[in-house]
Amino acid sequence: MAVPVPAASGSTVPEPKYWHLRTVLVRTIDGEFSTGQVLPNERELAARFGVARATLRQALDQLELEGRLVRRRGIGTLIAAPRVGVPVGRSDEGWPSTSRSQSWRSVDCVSAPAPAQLARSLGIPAGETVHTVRRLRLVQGQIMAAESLHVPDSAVPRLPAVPQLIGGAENDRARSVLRQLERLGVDGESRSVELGVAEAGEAALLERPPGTPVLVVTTQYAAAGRLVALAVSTYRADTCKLTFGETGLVEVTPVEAARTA
Amino acid sequence: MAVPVPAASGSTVPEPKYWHLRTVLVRTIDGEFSTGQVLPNERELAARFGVARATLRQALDQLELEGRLVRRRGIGTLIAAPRVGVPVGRSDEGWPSTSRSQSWRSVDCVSAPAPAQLARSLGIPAGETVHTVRRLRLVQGQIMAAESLHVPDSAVPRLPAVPQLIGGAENDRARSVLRQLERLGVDGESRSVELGVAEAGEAALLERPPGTPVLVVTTQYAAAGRLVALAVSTYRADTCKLTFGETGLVEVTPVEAARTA
DNA sequence: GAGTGGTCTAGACCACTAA
DNA sequence: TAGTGGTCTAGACCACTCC
Repeated sequence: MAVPVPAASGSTVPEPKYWHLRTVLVRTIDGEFSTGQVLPNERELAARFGVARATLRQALDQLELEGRLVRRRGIGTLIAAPRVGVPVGRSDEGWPSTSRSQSWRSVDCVSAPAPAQLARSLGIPAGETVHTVRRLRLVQGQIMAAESLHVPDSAVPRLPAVPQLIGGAENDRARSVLRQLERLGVDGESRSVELGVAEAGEAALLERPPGTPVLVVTTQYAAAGRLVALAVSTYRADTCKLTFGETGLVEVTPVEAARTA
Repeated sequence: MAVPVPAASGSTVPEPKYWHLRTVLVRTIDGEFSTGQVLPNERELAARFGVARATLRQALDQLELEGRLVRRRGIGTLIAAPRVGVPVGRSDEGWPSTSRSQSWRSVDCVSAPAPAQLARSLGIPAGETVHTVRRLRLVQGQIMAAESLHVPDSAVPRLPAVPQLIGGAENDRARSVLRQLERLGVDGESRSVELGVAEAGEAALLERPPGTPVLVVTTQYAAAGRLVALAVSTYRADTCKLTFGETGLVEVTPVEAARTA
């Protein structure tokens, strides 16, 4: 598969072994492996390259962060599929036009007083009731993101009274909130993207271990110049490429093309 | 600062030590530390929590990825400043209206035949000349991103001939390309965001070590329905929060508010 | 039970910074 | 020169998957 790693350059600011290893592995997997193939196991790779297993793992960590590898406990290390382009933006998100899109799955909905920080973010008095809908975004049948959508009670006055949490009614409740929001006629959004790690709750929803890197998308929705909802979506950073704006202007661009050029 | 870590829950799927440690550290630094303060050194922290240094470092790695900590060799581990919101979008990027904005600094400009992958991304025949402008984005005096802007020669026919790389002329060359692009009247953009790591070249420009996590923003610019430029920008994931859309709809939203709520 | 990746340890040496 | 984070090692045990 590959030759042993020669010692790092050695003289001036020696390149770390793990970084050199990563470079060698990139070349190898780009050249000799294809999606879904499994690499030799870590102990063998480490031996082959003449490094400790921890050092090899440091290199694999990098490649996993780049979305090139997937590691599965008890199985092995596989070549990852290219990242999936996920449209982000009102018309693409299946919301407010909820009914049309099949790509979201509601998980639950709770109505509770807003903690201080959330209240501040929503521009409402602390303690006002906020409806929080949690849902999952599916793309090609895969869970790609978990979202918490916070809607102040004052923004959806026509929402039916809480049905006292009858089992299984949470999904209806979620739908109800979304419907009311849709009715409002959202006419503006402001959005931010940053890197984060999945906490326990999100991680469970995403079916990933805690600490999984995610792209955190925070969206403010406005209606009639007023903030009516705040969505915090955590997208799996390993498998997602977020896309914005005029959809499909020309074609999808493989990032690596331009970065290595 | 904090008490020793009790053993992980122990019975069902024990929580990893490093993850529990991270939780404890988050509480501690949110409660007892403020921006710029230095934490006790790693050996002492490890001893205090009764773990190996490597385990402690695993926890610190997470916090650094989240942008909560900054580690400086020879100095120590500091509490990071909150991430800076960086507007992404044509009007905010100082381009094409280059002259007005001071937030970009041109680095160099090379004109060369397009490698296969880049040519494909630009929708031009392989080998056609492409002008590549490299520049840095500065926010509050800090280097936040490195960008490679690729413009096919055919898109800017009025570009003056190459001045044979007279020393120091590269900056003029870059300006010239940007000016021609501005002249074209860009009227559409398509954009994607994904997680990556800084390669050697980018890392040097960003003044960070290789492997630094970055948000890779790929932008396609169109004029008259035709793709005229491709920009690949790598933003420092530790210090940047990318913002999109109708700028400043209501106010900036601290993400943590809503995520932990 | 055999094989995989995930976690953790105790130690070593290096590169960088500051006094 | 002393102290910091960065790298690397050799080993151990665990949780998970599959046969």
